[in-house]
Amino acid sequence: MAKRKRKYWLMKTEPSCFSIDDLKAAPGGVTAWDGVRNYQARNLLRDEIQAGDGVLFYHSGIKEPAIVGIAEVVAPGSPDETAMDPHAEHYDPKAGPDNPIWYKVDVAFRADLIKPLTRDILRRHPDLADMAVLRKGNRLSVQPVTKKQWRAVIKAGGLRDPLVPI
DNA sequence: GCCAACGTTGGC
DNA sequence: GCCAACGTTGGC
Repeated sequence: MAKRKRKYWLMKTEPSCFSIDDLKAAPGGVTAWDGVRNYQARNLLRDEIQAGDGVLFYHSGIKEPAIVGIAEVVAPGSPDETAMDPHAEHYDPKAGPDNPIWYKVDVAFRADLIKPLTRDILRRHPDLADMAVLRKGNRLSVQPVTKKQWRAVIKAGGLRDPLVPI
């Protein structure tokens, strides 16, 4: 079987809900990226995202939204059981063991950016100005990123003490 | 299957 | 706090 090429993603989160510091503080620096309730993002989580893929960690819904760090996918898509829990915030009564509907992946903290990349910085960077996250009205919480964009983010932001080679 | 109404996201 | 953009819902 041919080896799959590593892919790259940007994942959005409101830091008041789950921040990169929360990820860092999680056991092993790993968390389940669950609670996503959008079909387009679900399809990526279920079908496209694989262990080893790179993740740009983006803080939204704050005064200065920015890419703040790097994570790595460590487990591919699996059913998001929070959808089946009536007490969970994103409970979906239509989801069940035979029909999970929603999926999650596991991501692990890798590094903070030395310099968070704000939208202003991204817009002014020749390789980053066309990122999906900058497009008006884009609400997709998981979105693809090109290898060129991935490298440009790391170069422009700089990694603080990466735990493993990126 | 259409489409208006509604709720949510998220930058500004 | 405002509002544009988008996805979902539900009446018809």
